[in-house]
This record gives sequence, C-alpha cells and structure tokens, in this order.
Amino acid sequence: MQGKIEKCDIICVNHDAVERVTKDMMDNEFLQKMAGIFKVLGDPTRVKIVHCLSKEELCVCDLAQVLEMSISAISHQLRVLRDRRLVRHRREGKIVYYSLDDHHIVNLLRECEDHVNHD
Amino acid sequence: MQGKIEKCDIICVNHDAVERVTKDMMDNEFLQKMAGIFKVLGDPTRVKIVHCLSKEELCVCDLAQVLEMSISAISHQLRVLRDRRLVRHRREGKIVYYSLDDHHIVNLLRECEDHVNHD
DNA sequence: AGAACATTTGAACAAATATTCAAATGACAA
DNA sequence: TTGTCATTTGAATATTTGTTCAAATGTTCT
Repeated sequence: MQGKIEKCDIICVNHDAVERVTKDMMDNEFLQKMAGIFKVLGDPTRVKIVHCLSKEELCVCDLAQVLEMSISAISHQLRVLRDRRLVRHRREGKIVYYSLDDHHIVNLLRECEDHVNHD
Repeated sequence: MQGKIEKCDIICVNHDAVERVTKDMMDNEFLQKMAGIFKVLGDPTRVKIVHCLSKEELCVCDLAQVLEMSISAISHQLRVLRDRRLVRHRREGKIVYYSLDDHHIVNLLRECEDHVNHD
C-alpha cells in the first residue's frame, strides 16, 4: 500500500512532527462521521433543501416546485437526509411535510455561508 | 423535467410557502460554492489532511506516513485542496511543505466536530 | 553529465452517486 | 370497490470520484 515510503524514512520524514500529529489524530470512526456530515451537504440539491426547510416546513411538491426538479429526485434526496437524521417527516392525509430534525446543522450552513462571503 | 407537477398545482402545493421560500432562496452560484466547500470536506482523507495541517506544516511524505496511505494518493488529494485554495505549498529543496491557506475552514471543522459530539 | 530522491501527473479501474423512468404504496373520496 | 393523487421505491444509466500504477518533473549531490 505505501509504495516508496521506505526510501523516505531517513531524509524527508520529520519524525517528531509525524509523531506529534499522529498522537493528536482523531480516531477513525469520528473522522468518518465528520466526513459523512460534510458529504451530505456536499450536494447542491441537498443544501437547497436544507436551506428551504430552515425557513419553514414544506411538502415534497413544494420543494419540487421551489427547486424546479422532479418529485422523484427530491424524494430520493429527502430519503438521504432522513437516513442521516437531518430531516423529519410528518404525514397529514396524502401530504407528507418535511422539516429540519437537526437544527444544529443550520450553524454549519451559516458558517459555510460566511466562508463563501469572506472570499 | 418536472413530471407530475401540473397535477399538484391546485391541491397539494402551498403557493404562499413556495413563494416565500423561493424569494429567500440564495442564488444558484452561491449555493454551488457552498456545496463545493462541503464536498471538499466530504472525504475522510481530506478531512484528515486538513486536520493535520491545522496542527502544523507538513510535507507530503509526513502526511503519507501519518495517514498510512500512498504518497500518490496524498498528492492527488492535496491537489484538490490546492485547487480549492484550502491549502498552500512551499518548496524547500526537494521537499514540498503544505500548510492551511484558509484558516477560516478550521471553524467549519470545529463546528462539525461539535455536531458529531452533540449526537 | 548522471544518479538519487520527493513530488506530481495521467491513464485506468472500481466504487459511489444523482437523476430518470416506471411501477408500487398509502390515503382519501365517490 | 374503483379512481385519483402524493409520495416512495427499485432498476437503469450516466457521471463523478478515490486510489493505484507507471512514467514524468524538478531538485540536489557527486
């Protein structure tokens, strides 16, 4: 897996730095979760959905209309968001209303927003 | 593109809500940028790299050693991070040192960290 | 010049993913 | 029940993406 690392050992690698950073490394499971959260938001459609739902509760049709996309596409993405517990759903007759389950996520959006603005 | 939306118009769609949310919608370019940032961080390898570099400057070999991955794989990911301006590089002889270009990103990491912890 | 080494790059491949289409639920009304 | 509508789901497809391998840079030393 690590092809030419042996030749690197003596000259190039800063062992102290490697040891320091390795010691402070978060464990793999934690990092996987972090990357997971970023990945969910790493799609324009899903960011839009989350942004919309941060304003108010909406049904699938509403979202499809706002995003100008097919209902099926929206529903698929809502399922992803639901699996990750970002979004909650509530049935009222035939209509299913979606809202943010995890309002903490909005902070991430805002932070990212600031970042883009500060560019 | 929007298959069954016509039938939805009268009964299911809440026109007021749609109009409100549509009005408050960020423009597409902005959302694309936001999703772009999240996408870059939506990979375990890259989160690890950014996390390492938030501690101290490191060369490619160091990173490969810390992450236990091939130098080529690391280099490819560093290029992605470089293209997105998250990371800066500095050459010293044969060795190329990488460091965070955009320290603002660390806030995003921290916010995400909090989120995972608060689970 | 040549050798040795750190890094980059491009092609290739496998795995993940977003959207579309068609069919299946689930709810309500006639 | 039958029909209609909102939503979900599964299969299929096209695209994106992470890693590997081999070859190419760029640097230093002799």
